Amino acid sequence: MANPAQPTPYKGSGKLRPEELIYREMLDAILDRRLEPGMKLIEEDLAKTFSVSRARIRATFLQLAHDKLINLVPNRGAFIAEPTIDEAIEVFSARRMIEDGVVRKIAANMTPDRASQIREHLEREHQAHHAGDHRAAIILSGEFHLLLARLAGNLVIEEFLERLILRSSLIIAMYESPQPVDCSHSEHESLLNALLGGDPDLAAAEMAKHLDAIRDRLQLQRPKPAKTDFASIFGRNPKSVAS
Amino acid sequence: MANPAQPTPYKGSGKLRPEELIYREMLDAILDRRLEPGMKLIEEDLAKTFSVSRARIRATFLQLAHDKLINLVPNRGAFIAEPTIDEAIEVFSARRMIEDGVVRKIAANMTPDRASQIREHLEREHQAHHAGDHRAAIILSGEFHLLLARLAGNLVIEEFLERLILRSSLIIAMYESPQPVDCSHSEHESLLNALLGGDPDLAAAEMAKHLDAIRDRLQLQRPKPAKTDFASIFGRNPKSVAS
DNA sequence: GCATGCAAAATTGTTAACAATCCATATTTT
DNA sequence: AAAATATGGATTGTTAACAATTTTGCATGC
Repeated sequence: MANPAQPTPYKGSGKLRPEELIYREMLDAILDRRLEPGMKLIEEDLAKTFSVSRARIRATFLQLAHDKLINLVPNRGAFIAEPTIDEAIEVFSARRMIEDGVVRKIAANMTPDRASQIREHLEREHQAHHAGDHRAAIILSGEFHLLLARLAGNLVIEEFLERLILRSSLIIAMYESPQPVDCSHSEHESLLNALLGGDPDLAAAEMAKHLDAIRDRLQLQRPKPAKTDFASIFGRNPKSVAS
Repeated sequence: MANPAQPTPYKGSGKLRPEELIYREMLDAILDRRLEPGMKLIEEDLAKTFSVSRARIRATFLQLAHDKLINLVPNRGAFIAEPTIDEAIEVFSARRMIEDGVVRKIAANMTPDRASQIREHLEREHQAHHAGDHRAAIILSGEFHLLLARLAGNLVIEEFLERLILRSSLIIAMYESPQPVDCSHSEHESLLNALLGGDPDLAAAEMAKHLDAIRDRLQLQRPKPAKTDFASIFGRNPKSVAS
C-alpha cells in the first residue's frame, strides 16, 4: 500500500485549494480588523461572497474555530473570537514556554546560512517599519517567530507555533494601543545578536523579555459589535444575488 | 468547575454532543488498534454504524485529521494515520521541549494538594499495571502527562499537549514491541520524586529521560492493511441496513 | 501470462430543499 | 406602561438526491 502524499497545509504546494483560500482570506480580514471581534458570520452571506456552497463555509468555520479565531455556538452561529485579557496572557505565557526551547536549539546550532536567513528577514521588517506599513509590520513580526520555529527543525512545534502566532496576531490587533508603538522590530535585532552569540541562556532570556514586552504593550479596551457587509469587506460582488 | 473524577479522561464539557461522542469512539478504536493504521474509513458505512448523517462523519473526520489521527486525501477518502518513524521522533522531541517547561513550573510551585493528586494518579497506574490491563495502562500513562500539563496552569499548553499525547498513544500502539515492557509506570514515580524535591533542573532532566525512554522502547514494524467490518469493530448493529 | 483499455460499481464531493431553532417585533395581559 | 406572550422572519442544522471522481473487474490484445 503506497502512502499517499499529504498535501502541505499552507503555502507549500503551489496550487491552493479553495478551502484553504477562504481560510486565508478570512484570516486576513480578521487580522486587518475588517472583521471585528464579536462580529457574527452568516453562512449564506459568506457562501455568496466567495461563490461556494454553505457546506464549504461550514468546513472552513471548523478550521477557524479549531485555531480559536472564531467561536462556534450551536444553533447560534459563528462569531469572530474575542480573546479575553486572561486568554491573551495565557497565550503569551505558552509562547514563552515553547519559544524558550526554540531559541535554545537555534543558539546551540547556529550556522552562517541560518544567520543570514534571519538577517534577511530582519531587513524586510526594517523596510516595512520605515515605510510605515503597519499591517505588514505585524505580519512580518509574526513571521519572524515562525522562521525561528522552522529553524529549530521540529515540524510539530512549527505547526503549533504557527497557530499560536496567528492567535497572537488577533490578540494584538484587538488590544494594541491606538498609536502603535511597534518597537518590537528592534527587539528582534537584540534577539538575533543573542542567537549569534551562541549562548542558549542569553537567547532564552532575550526571547522571554521580548514576549513579555509584547504582552505589556497591550491595552484593555472592549471592541464594539460591527457592521456586516461582507461583500465590501472582501472587496468583491456577490455572484448570484437577486436584489 | 466540577472535578472530573475518572471516567471522563478527556475533555467532555458536561453534556456530550453526538459529534464529540463519535470522535471519542473512533479515537478509542484507533488506540485499541481495532482500527489499524492505514485502514480506509468509508463515510457511509460509518454513518450507518453510528446512525448519523454522512455530513456529521465528515465533520468528525476534519477534527481527527486536525489532530493527525487520520489522513484526509482529496477525492480518495480518510485513512487511519500511519505515523512514520521520523514523525514519531519529532513528536517525542516536541513533547520534550514542552514538558520541560511544564515540570519546571510544577517543581517550582509544588503544593501538598498537587502532590497528592499526582500520587493518587500513580496509584491507579499501579493497579492497572498489576491487573495486567495493558490498554488501561497506556491510557493512564498518557493521562499522567495530561495531569501534569493541567497542574502547570496554562490552558493553551494543556490543550496542545492533550492532542500531542493522543498522537503519541497512536504511535505507541503502532510501534510498541510485541511483549510490552511497560515499565514507564516506575519512571513516573521517579518523576514524582524529582518534582517533590522542588528542583526544576532535576525534574526537567527526569522528564527528558522518561520521554527518551518511551521513544527508545519503540520498534519499527509495519502494520498490515486491515479488515473493514465497522459494525463488529464498534460492537453494534448498523441500523437501517438491508443486507 | 501480463499489460492495456474500457465499463460498471463504489465512493467522495456538491447542491438544493426541508426541518428545527433562534431572534426581533408586535400584541396582549396585568 | 411594563411584563409576558404570541408571531413572523431569518439563520442554522439535517437530509436526500445528484454529479464528479476513483476504484474495481473484465475483456481484449500482445
